Amino acid sequence: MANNKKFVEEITSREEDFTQWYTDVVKKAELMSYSSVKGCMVIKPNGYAIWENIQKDLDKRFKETGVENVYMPMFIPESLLQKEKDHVEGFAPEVAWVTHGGEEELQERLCVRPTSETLFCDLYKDIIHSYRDLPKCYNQWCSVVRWEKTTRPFLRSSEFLWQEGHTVHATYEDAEARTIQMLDVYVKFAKEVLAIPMVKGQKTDKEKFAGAEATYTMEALMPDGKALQSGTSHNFGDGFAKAFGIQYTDKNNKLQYAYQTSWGLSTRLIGALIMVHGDDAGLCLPPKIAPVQVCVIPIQQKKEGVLDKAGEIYEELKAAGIRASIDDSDKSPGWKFSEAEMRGISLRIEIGPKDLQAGKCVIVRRDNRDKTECGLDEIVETVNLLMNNMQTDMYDRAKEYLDSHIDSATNYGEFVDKINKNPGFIKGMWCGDVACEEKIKEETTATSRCIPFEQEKIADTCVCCGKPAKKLVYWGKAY
RNA sequence: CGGGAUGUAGCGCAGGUGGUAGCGCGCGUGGUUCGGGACCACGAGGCCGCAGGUUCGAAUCCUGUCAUUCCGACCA
Repeated sequence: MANNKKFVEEITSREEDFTQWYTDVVKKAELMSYSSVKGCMVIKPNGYAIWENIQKDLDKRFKETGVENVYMPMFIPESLLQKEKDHVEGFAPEVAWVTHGGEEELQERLCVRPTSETLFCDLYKDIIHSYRDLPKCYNQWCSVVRWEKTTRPFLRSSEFLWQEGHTVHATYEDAEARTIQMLDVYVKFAKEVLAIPMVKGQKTDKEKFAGAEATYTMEALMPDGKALQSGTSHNFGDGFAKAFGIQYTDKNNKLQYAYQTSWGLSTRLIGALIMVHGDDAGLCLPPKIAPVQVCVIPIQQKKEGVLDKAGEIYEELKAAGIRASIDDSDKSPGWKFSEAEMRGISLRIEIGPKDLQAGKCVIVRRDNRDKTECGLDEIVETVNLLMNNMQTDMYDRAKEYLDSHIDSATNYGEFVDKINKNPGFIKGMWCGDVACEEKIKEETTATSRCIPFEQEKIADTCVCCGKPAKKLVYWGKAY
């Protein structure tokens, strides 16, 4: 980023062609490869390890809020899927169907879950009877299938990995609180671990989840100015409960419908990581999420003592709980540097005969290529310090980018002009009418991303139609 | 699902006026190298996406199909 010199020819520069850059990085960093099934991808070790780190950290955060993990079947009978009207309508066009078991045609076809609301509801109706059974907070880590027309690695694939939390509560207020709570867990996680700043808010009715009463979202901004919906949390009210008959007896011995939420976040976040932090050298990962945090690279490794010392450093790092690797292949140092950078390894330690003599090594940060000389007896603490700095610097840079790409418009002419010229979010007042959303989408391809929690009044009238405005909306082009 | 592009060795590509396949990187072995993708020598690897058709003969021409990719509509 700081250094414009290009070491790797195989990666198209971001400026030249951003989408090509993305594809190149995904391939060169060995995050995934294409499979023989349309729209499905193989997530390779370097990519899957990112997901595992996401899971590990998030799962802990979920459990701290009282969530328990379960596993639901991957098949949903057609009749079950159809119980909630809006929900089916939303998902029907993109579900995959199983029609045969072995040679025999099934009496009722099964859909491969595109999401599991219906299965959870089917379970909850049987296990919830009393207010004492509430709340129920279940989550599952699984894959879901949505038959997408066009696919892109991590951003949109026919099958993808995610987690889906499904909770049941006694009251609307409890459900609402849980919905917001989980969105906050997401945003905090994105900030602290992924170093990605998010804009959070509520989806408009047009953009909300099929079957939800309210959908909350966190939206990240990509370097090409497009928004990426990165995690959503839904308040279902009692809509699903009524469709599925989820009822409990309250303290007054009265039968009540339960209130529900669901919230999900997917491997799409890996796409966000790639785009937000990557550069022309490849992937750049915040230390907290990087599968390999430090790679030890011996220089002139056949020289006396070099490989031994490199090995010692590697062991020392591992012993200190740092995710480390060592590249003792017989490639040239330059090759190893580039390889480590493409794969997003946060720090690399160069150790050669010169260093050995001086009793030091060189530590290089992936994000800005800053070099630090470090005594051989203070490697672990220096590494930890550099990783901490890098983590916060990466967030700060991303935050600065986000902040500087939020513009505002008060009339339609200005809005259209800015949405086309200035990549990013445009703040604009909105009257609340779907017609304005549709017009804007048709004429500019931009959509309402969210109604931010932090409302301001930048004008009295709708940016589209000029009628009295009700809400401030973040608009943008989206992935 | 509409429009464009591309499928030839692991990867990137050439060959396209029909005559049975080539280059670079990578890979294997040996050696010299090593602080930003080093070099030499030898070697292995492809019935040209798949299925039909035209032809004495198809990577090449025709039809279909599948996949990837880009641009739209749909979505995490």
